[in-house]
Amino acid sequence: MNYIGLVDCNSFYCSCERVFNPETRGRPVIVLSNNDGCAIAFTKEAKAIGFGEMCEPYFKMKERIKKYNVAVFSSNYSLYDNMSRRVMEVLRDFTPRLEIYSVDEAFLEFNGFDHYDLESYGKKIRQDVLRFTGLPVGVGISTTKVLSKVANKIAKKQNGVFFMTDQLIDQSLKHFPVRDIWGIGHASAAKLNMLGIKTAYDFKMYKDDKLIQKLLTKTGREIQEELRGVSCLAMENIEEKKNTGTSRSFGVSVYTKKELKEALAEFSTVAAEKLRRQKSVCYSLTVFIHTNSFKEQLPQYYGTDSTTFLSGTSDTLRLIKGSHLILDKIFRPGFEYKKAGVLLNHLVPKSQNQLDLFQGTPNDNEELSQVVDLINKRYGSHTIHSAACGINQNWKTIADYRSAKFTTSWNELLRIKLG
DNA sequence: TCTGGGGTCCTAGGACCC
DNA sequence: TCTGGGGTCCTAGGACCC
Repeated sequence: MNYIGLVDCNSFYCSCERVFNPETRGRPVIVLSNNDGCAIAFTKEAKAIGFGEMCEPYFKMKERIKKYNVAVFSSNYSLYDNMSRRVMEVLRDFTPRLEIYSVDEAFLEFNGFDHYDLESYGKKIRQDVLRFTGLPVGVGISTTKVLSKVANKIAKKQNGVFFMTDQLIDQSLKHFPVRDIWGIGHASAAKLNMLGIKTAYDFKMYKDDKLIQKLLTKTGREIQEELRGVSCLAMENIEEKKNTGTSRSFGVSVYTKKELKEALAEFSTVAAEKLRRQKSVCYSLTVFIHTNSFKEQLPQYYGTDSTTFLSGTSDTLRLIKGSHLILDKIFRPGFEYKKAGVLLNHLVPKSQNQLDLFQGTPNDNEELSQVVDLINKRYGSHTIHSAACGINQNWKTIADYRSAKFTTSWNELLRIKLG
């Protein structure tokens, strides 16, 4: 029998903060999105007192936060990325095949593990991750990805581990709302409800496959098969992304082209670094700028355009230049801009880059990029950067409650007072 | 006053080809 | 007046996920 495990960190961002802020243990914790705009992560203590609505604006929560003595943090992605890497390292010891699905969860393949007691195995995984990283996780094990996701959700309501054997599947699915199935969102759940399908078990047993195909497309049919124990979603290696990009809301409203140019230079720089890290090049660059859609009384504008390159590139300076050319086309004066972004599409591994027939050699400043990456890695990001990114960056994202980069910066190590 | 960011996959429909 | 059939590629938009 082939089994698949899903390990998922509990309230990942909050738990990371707790590891280094022990005084927050037992207290409700909330982590805010970029720009301290809204809440994106909650501990169970926070959920228990009524928080937990994804992306609820922070300013609407302030009073209740004070009342309940909630610990609030701005998001600290360098900390979370590093903690994520630690968790995955521990998990690698438990399986020959690991699929890192997101920053806080991974699928583990357990083919040929029949002679193992998988329930105890799951407990051991949980123990080890906690011991080596300080982070609590849930472990769900079953025969397909969708079923292991179900098992994982059930595990979190129990003691953190659930091995959903064949005999337990139907009984579990009968108590599992169809909306909670991985891949069934708001719209699909509504359609299924119309057919009288309320639970995962109803969905599994629903006979008219063609109607499901029509309503939920291939994706929905595959989920249905997976519920029946037929594996449709293979283990994958998703190391290389197919698209990437960087976008941000501004800390303040932005009116001038000059500031937008700075921001786009900064976003291009970050996006190009992501590209080089995964050893890819891009063939297309999209830029967008837009106003604050929540301020309905103000005139709204959404500008976007793209450009393509004859040969793939990951050169920061080329991308900055490209983003500025696009901005020249889409910028309209007189608007209050709140957000902008740079998207890189059509990514290809650098080794497969098609060179420009008329250019001969690639026109990327490759050595320059390499040296800049090395220096920034050693002395901290942004040690060297293009002057186009600006000096003051007044538009910069707000992060008033950011914790230290405890694990990735020598200057910000945890300090412990003795005595 | 204050409302995130980064991804994936699928399908329909247009453009184009012979 | 009468206007085919089969195919590919690309893109926009919807749905979903963490």
